[in-house]
Amino acid sequence: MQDEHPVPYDVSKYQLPAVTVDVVIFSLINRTLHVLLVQRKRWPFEGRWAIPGGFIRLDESLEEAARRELEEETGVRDVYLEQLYTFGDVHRDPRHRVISVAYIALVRADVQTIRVSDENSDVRWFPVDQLPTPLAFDHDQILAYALSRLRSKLEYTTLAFQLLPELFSILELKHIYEQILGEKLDKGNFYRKIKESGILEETPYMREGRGRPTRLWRFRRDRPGDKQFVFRWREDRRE
Amino acid sequence: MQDEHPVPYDVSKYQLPAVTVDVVIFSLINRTLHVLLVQRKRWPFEGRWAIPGGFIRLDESLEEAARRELEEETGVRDVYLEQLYTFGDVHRDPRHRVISVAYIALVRADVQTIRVSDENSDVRWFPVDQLPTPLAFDHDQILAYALSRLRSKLEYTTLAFQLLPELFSILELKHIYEQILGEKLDKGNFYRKIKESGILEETPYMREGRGRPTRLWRFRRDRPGDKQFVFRWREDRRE
DNA sequence: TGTTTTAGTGTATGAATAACACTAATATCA
DNA sequence: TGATATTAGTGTTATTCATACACTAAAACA
Repeated sequence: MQDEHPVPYDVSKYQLPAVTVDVVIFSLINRTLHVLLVQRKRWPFEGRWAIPGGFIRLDESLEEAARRELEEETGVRDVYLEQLYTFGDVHRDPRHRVISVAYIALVRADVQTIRVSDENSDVRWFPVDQLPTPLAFDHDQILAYALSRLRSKLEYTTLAFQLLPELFSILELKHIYEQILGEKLDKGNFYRKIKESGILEETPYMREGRGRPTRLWRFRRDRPGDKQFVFRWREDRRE
Repeated sequence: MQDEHPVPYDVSKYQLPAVTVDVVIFSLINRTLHVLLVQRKRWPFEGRWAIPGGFIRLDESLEEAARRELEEETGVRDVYLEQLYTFGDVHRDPRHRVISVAYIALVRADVQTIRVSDENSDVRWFPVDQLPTPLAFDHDQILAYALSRLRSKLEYTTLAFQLLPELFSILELKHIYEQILGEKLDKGNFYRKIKESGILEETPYMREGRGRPTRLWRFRRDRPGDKQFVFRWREDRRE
């Protein structure tokens, strides 16, 4: 469209690719980063696990389609959602030409509505380091890219809060960072940075456990306006 | 598609969106960052300038489509090309549903084959700070996003070399950084960082000018293997 | 010859980072 | 009831890094 090309008022005259939206859904379950996959029932890739997704409708935007898919799979609304990349190799689907716009979603761990995994279900959460590879289509590639994006983005964004309940301790937050980044962080340095950043708000609540009770914090939603919605854990090591 | 949805072997039964690939083409012309735009000849947005693009064919991947567009507009092959984002709002094209996969391209300044701008041409280079706004469709938004991506990516990538000839001086390289970032950089610090990074290779060549002759360098293509193809000018200030 | 112009180097200061030792408050167990 | 384990949280220091800016170098030009 757009430019020097003829305008196809009658779209049906042209050969069009199909467009799907696939959503890589992450959550923290039992303190471990998981991803939601669905098992295919028919050819091609029958029996293999795949990233949930579906065709886009003409009356919804890409993001609306992604939210719809997400809600159909998890029953969850109002989550963090971000476009990842568009995959469009000619033969990624053996049936016909399919272009897939991939999204990443982060679902809070405390949300009850998530359907629990059941051994016999065709929809299941998998820990990100125990994936049922190979996945269907080019979904190994999509998932790997989603993980790498998640990691690099975590380093400068408050994205981790999407995975936490309203109230949490600083060490819980640190634990999420460790889960996503896949490495240990220094406790002292983490405390110092997160406090200096001013993105947390202290609450009067404590939680008791085995050792010393811990203070609970909440994410500061009344950001001071100009300040950015960004907490940089450290300078990003990129690919 | 993929999953629980029926498989449309007969694609024509379904209402499908059209998919285009739009390419934001940057180049350095007269030491200033420019972008290539085409002027529309018909409704909608007749007379307005737009980012070049066109429909995707069923037998080419997204990137192949982007390269084809690029070559059609500039006659240039083998350039830096990167997927930017996919724009899919329902009414971004008033005619029918069009999803656009946007790419960024960087074209070297010394490439002769680029057609020169001509006042009467419907294809023209514009300095990025003198754009003929408003552009057609949602192209203002796409272009703004492309610029912001270019800037933030420049800060950790050797992307600037895409805009330079084989041999260049360090101060020329600094000038490109300044053009893209839109700010002045410190000469001494730039020299120090670029040299420490080891991405440049000294050549015996010098170039004479008004003052002291300058040494010419080339980009090091025989990277030491493990080392990354990344030069981080400084830590990235992101949106 | 000395002034202008562009190229390139050196260095002092303060800020950010990383490593790690320390103190604090609770439960548990002998 | 006191010692020990356990989790929470703070302080300190050495080093690396960024910034600003002053300096030297080599040519042309007047």
